Amino acid sequence: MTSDATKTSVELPLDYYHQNFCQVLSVVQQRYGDLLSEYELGFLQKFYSASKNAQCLYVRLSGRSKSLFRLSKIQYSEIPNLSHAAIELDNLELISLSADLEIEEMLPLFTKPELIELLGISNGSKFKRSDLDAYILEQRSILTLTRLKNADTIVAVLQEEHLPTFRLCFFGNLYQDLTEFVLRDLAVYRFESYSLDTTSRQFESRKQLEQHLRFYACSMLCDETVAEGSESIVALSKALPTPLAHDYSLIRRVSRLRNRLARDLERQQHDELALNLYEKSNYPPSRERRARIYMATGKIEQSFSLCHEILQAPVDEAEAVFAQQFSQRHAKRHNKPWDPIVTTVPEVRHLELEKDRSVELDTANHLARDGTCFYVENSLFSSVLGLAIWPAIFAPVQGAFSHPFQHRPDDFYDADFKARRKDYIDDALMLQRNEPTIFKQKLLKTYTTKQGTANPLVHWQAIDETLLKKALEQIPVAHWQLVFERLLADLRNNRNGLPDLIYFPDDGGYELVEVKGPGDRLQNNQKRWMQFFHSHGIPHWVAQVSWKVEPENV
DNA sequence: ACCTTTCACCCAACC
DNA sequence: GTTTCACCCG
DNA sequence: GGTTGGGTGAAACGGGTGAAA
Ligand SMILES: [Mn+2]
Ligand SMILES: [Mn+2]
Repeated sequence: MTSDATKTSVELPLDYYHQNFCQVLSVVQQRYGDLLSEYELGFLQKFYSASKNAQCLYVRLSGRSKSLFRLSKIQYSEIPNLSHAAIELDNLELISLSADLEIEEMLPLFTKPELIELLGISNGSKFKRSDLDAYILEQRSILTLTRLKNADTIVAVLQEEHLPTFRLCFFGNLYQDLTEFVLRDLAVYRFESYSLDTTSRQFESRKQLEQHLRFYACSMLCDETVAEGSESIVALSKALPTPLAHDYSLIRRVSRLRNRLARDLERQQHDELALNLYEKSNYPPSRERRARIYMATGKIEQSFSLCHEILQAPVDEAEAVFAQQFSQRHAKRHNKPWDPIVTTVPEVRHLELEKDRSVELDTANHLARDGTCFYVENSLFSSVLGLAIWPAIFAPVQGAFSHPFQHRPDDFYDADFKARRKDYIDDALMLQRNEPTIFKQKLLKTYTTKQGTANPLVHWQAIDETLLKKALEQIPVAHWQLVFERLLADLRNNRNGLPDLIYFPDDGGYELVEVKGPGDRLQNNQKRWMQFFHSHGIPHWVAQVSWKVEPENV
């Protein structure tokens, strides 16, 4: 096996997690020191005043999902004198070795056999774990708590509540954590070595920082709140932060959460409450949902006028398509005048295939009899664009890069992403028009040298050199450029919906094929791409697959 | 790139 | 004994 | 039968381990 070589090729230092943790603290202290609360600053003081050994223990424990541990069960080979370190942390009040705990908190720290032994529960092994816990709690015995406490020293990690603040400041989000460091160092993730913008900050005030923290708190409550019913949902919606006017990313996420909550109010038949909430959201599909609710509840005029409003200033193409089609469909029923728009239906070819793997792969296999076929979905055009405009993606634009673990520049989905990198992008596109051969060489070179490096447009696992070469050879430059323009016009919404397959017939040329199995149909984003292909003469069709019936019927 | 994204698949209601 | 799952790890 | 809306689930680093069933 060669795995031995790959395993040992990257060796992390013994204290890797401590280094990473300190790196985060130090960057945050430097960049955001003025926004930290006295408690967070106090935490830094305490942490730094501990010995390295004790710091390591704290980092280890704070990185785990629970906050309570049994001292005897904690073991890290690189931390000697564990109980010594624990006492040191206890003195600093970074952990507590004498926390006042309830039985409920203690029980999960012991295994089933341990509980049976310690509490002397006869035939306890017949219980399911959850029933055993319930049984012990039911007893309400004073002895239980003391027996458990005597069994082991319990470690309660303190001051952990500050860590999300540090993570948020460092990463700009709460879904990334210290494993980013490890995965990068193990070369599981590769990041471009872009230059960090140290002049601008994502958070300019304590207020803004707390708005983001509050948003995460709300969004974590979302699931259980929805289950509780309409009052809780409305209460949560009122607890949402009001983002600053320029904080577009938070505005968007708060709007999305509003949409989510409003959708659940709809499900619970609270149309009025849902409408109120949708009105406070400026992100699709809030207006679509409102138009649907109006129509469904007989407020015909309001529905039509909202559709009109959407068409005056659609937030995105999907919203416009909805307003047009929804109005068109309902205009007939309500005798309203409406200019119909003729939509073209893509060519459909019917195929009857043997079911083997997936409908896409089976179709690709079928087409490969007279050519070459790749299952690319959204990967091909996006990846080629990403390779072509590599320098644009990682250009040192104001506010684009704030930490080394970004899969994309912070402004990637902003409307002015293209404008702010106009020269880079124009250069790349012009090269493709004027010097297509050099363009191809350069692109293939980027493919090789940047292999695996995170780029929001490049799907490394879905492309290979054979595909790239074939595609660059068979797809005309004009077609590439048309697709690139559409992608760049709305990176968020146009990066999906591309056809499943690209087929290169032996006779030359290429065809984009969307595969549909029995019971499947074109999605809206797929229709929009097909409409686009139609109006620009880009070859495309839909493979409508049905399965050959097996001789022995099921 | 997980606070998600994206797609196929499945079911129900409507004409 | 076996499988499954959540968690932790590098 | 053809349309439409809506809901669900999988899969996103890979491997080891202890607890539960
Ligand atoms: Mn597909
Ligand atoms: Mn398909």
